[in-house]
Amino acid sequence: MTHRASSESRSSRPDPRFPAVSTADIHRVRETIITWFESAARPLPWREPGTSAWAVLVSEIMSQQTPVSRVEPRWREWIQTWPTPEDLADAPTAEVLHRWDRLGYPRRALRLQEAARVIADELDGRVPGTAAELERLPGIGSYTAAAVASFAHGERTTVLDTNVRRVLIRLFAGRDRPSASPGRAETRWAGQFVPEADHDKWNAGVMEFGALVCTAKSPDCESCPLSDICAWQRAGQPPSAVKPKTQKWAGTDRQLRGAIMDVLKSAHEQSNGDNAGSVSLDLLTASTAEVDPELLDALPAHTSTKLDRVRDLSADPDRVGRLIDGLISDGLAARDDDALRLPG
DNA sequence: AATGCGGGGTA
DNA sequence: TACCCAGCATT
Repeated sequence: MTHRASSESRSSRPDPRFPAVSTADIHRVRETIITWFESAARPLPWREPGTSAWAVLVSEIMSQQTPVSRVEPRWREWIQTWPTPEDLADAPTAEVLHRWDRLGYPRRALRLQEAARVIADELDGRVPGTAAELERLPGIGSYTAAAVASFAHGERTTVLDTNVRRVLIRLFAGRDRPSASPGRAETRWAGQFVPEADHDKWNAGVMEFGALVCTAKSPDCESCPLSDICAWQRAGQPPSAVKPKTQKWAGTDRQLRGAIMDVLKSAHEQSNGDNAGSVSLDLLTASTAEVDPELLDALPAHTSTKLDRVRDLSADPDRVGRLIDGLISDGLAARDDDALRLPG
């Protein structure tokens, strides 16, 4: 039998990364954030009373790694088009990807439809009510599960997104930035701030505070109602020692994948009943000189422009072909004889 | 723990 | 150009 360490190891071994916080400071921060939130929150549509759990879930998926300002119009269109999990479950995947538009990470749209199908087919159309159950759905991780459970179902969870982590780390650890990803210790530490009542106001409020005041790049410390207890402020706002690895874009596979998807979405947009909205693989992969002019002429001008973009990005048919295989493998595209289209 | 995955806004 | 944005899944 394994009695690991001593019996008090769970609760309070000091962890230098997450210092102890006094009860007074915990209450002060709770009240300050919730009061600030009630007067300064952005009027986001999914926060309005009566928003369904499904609509909240859609907003959270769309907001993963995507600024809220870009999410709002897409969210409105999605909720209008597919108000329930059943509606999205029944939709053609091509339509789902097309309406995802340019939000980025289109695999999120695929996972969301998969989740909708699980909810519709196995859960009687009900969005799971606890974070633990939500986390079993595709595309839903610890953040999204906690957020939906707190905002839509009233479960007292600890919501830890990049904003919350930054706010708490600055206030009480005196560091500029949190680590790359939150661990158990950090989640437990952050959990002490979540009040029993108004947990949703705390969770949404501290997130909003990080988005509007305690921002990553140029925090508005002048107007911060917590600057008097902020450890990072007290230490002189020291920058992080290590700079984050920033991803390249120009010239990468990601850019080219996006350009190929753009061609498929354009073809889908132009398509109608007797037109599948597909694009010849030769047009995508053959070098310019070998392209059949008739195929090119048959293409709508809009799609042809997108195709030019792909060629500008890569003149290497093998590379384009490899990325196409990847898209098909990921479920973002489908082979249609010798053509490619959005998946049905 | 590291990597891949989109796309656009901002300084 | 570099950084950032309500992360997740895979290795």
